[in-house]
Amino acid sequence: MINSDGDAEDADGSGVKPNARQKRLQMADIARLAGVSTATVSRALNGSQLVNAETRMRVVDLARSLNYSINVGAQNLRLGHNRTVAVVVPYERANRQRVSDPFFLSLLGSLADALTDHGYDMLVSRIDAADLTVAAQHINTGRAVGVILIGQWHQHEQLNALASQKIPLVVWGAELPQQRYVTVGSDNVQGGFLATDALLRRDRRRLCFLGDTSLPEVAQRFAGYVRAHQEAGVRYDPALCIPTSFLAESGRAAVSGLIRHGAQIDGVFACSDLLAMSAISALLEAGISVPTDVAVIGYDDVELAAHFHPSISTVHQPIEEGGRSLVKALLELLETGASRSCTLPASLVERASTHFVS
Amino acid sequence: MINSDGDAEDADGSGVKPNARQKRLQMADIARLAGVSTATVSRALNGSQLVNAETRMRVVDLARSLNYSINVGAQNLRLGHNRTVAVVVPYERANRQRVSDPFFLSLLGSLADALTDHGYDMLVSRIDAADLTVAAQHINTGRAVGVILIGQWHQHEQLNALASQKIPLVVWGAELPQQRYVTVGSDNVQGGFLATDALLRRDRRRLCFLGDTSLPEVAQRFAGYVRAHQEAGVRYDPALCIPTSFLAESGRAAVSGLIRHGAQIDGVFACSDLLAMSAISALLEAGISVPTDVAVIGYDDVELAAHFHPSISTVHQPIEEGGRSLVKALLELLETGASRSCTLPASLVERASTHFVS
DNA sequence: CGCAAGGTTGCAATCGTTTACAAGAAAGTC
DNA sequence: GACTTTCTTGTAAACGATTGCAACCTTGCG
Repeated sequence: MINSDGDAEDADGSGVKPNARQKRLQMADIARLAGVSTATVSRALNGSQLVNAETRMRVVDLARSLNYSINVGAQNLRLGHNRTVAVVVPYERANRQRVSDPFFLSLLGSLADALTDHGYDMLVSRIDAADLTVAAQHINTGRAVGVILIGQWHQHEQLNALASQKIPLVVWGAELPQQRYVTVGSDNVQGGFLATDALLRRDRRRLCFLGDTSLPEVAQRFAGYVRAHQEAGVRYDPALCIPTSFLAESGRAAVSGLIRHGAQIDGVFACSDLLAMSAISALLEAGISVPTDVAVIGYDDVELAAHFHPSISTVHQPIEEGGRSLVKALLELLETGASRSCTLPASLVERASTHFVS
Repeated sequence: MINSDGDAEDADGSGVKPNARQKRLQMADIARLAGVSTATVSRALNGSQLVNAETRMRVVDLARSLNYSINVGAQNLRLGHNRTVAVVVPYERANRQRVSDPFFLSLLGSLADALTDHGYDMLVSRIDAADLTVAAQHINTGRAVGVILIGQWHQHEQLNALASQKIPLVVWGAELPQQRYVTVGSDNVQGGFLATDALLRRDRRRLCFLGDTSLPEVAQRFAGYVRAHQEAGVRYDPALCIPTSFLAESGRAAVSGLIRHGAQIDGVFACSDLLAMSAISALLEAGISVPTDVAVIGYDDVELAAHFHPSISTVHQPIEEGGRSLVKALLELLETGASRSCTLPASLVERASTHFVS
């Protein structure tokens, strides 16, 4: 369908030969055509006051008409910096955890927006959570000037180590004691509290908690869950708190397990909307109605939450603002060498899964 | 050896930059420390046979122990190529269409995997669909060697124009006549046929079609819808084919509209799972049961489809394979200057939204 | 001892920009 | 006319890597 010049060499698929001798236009060409030196072209294109206005216009017009664009690689090399940020998404190899959670993917989208707004490029890569040092390579090789890491998972120590190496690093996740890296995240304790409190207020007393509390963010949500119980003077039942990964499968499994063992529950707090959805599915399949028999609340407020049936009550995490804050923190870190972690407010969104809307 | 600057002149006491200049290790440092020239270091690190085995090992060990990594920018400049692919996600400004559709986000994830496997970096950017020429900038500036575009939307002509400029470009979408660019996509006609046929086989006769047929992929799915009707000897009702964007809101609106106007339907074919979910929501809210009264089938087979309630029958698009194929096509384009469009098979996944599972 | 062959290494040019510095021209000042 | 000042431009040295070429050091051989 499409072709250019022949000259096919071997097809070993392991590297790209610079075969397409499509000689790209460069500054020297513009200089020659405009009858000036490359220095003048460079200055003209950068709008320097050091070139005569008339010359500048001539050069700029010429460049534009030839559709010339500067080679950023060379420019970066000369300038000694670049405008690329690496966004890394760790995955747990053991879990075979692909980036499938809609929340993280949305965050990726909002980062793309925020970085673009600041004139930065976004380099995305997925790395094995067990070895985050790969992330440092992006900095050490000069490919990127900073790193944004989506999801801290279990890697607190590794992250501290990275930060100690002066890698400009901002992480989406929970703020922890003894933390040497910068985090941006929503207020998980408050979020956990709001969710649990909403259930307790509706006179639910036996609340199942779904989430893996070995993860910092989930641990904080659980702290909110506990505090809400305390403030309401209700005892919570540890048997109802089930360690659950962020995979949909495990939410379903946890709830089915509870039902099979005859556990009495009247509410579920799931640590992600994905979990909430699969929990609701499991409940409905078992003939248990939502929210009449069991009220369910999720976390994240992904787009689908509003379109599920029943629509899902959830704790809203400000995704757009999250992306912007991550970028802002990173830029501050780059400019001043320091930045403060920040916690965004979480808010409750009540929909049909916790109460009837007639 | 710790303080390397020794007699470095740093004569530029010109301005007091607030930014402490953290000098990164470079090849010259390794060379000095190893007592050889940078040429030897370069050759050693590249495993050239032109250096003595003992020297090579010494240099490599030194580099590793100092945690040195090469500056890719300089390397790329010298070598005249790089290993970065730009992945662009067009958005329709008019729609305020953010990348929220889970299918596209998943595709992004699988691209990340496939590119990493081939040793390529992935540069992600979102651009206004109305002006795709920005995508060409990634090539013209030398930032990336190729472009993968997710979603062809309405930009057939623009894409042809880009391809004519010799931009190495591969697009996820439908194969069209007069197409000068390379596409990878699933077999939308077959997919549309399978979905519709599944509904017709269950004796559904008045099938609502949800999708915007001005989009090439959707148009092909619609062609499958029409053909399935023809082969079954059933006439379809154009009044039941509602133009619908990929936003969840519009699926809900379309279905509510039909119901309000008293349209008789017993099946829905939605062009994405997101639409299917919001359609189901709208049906259930109106007291119409799924699948008893109305069977619903979606498209994409995103992860959540299996966890919705009822679980959603859908047409599976091979996301992982899609990512791999896109990358394969692009690499072929880069190596040989040509590549063929490819169509992946679509398959039917029947779940609860089209029939009872007792 | 002279010379060729083979193995290692360094010199210096190069990739495409930016920018300090010098140089030339035009204009103003005394 | 000699000098300074102000504009405008070009020369050349970076940025951090790669690599053709030449030089050096061993050996081996006649």
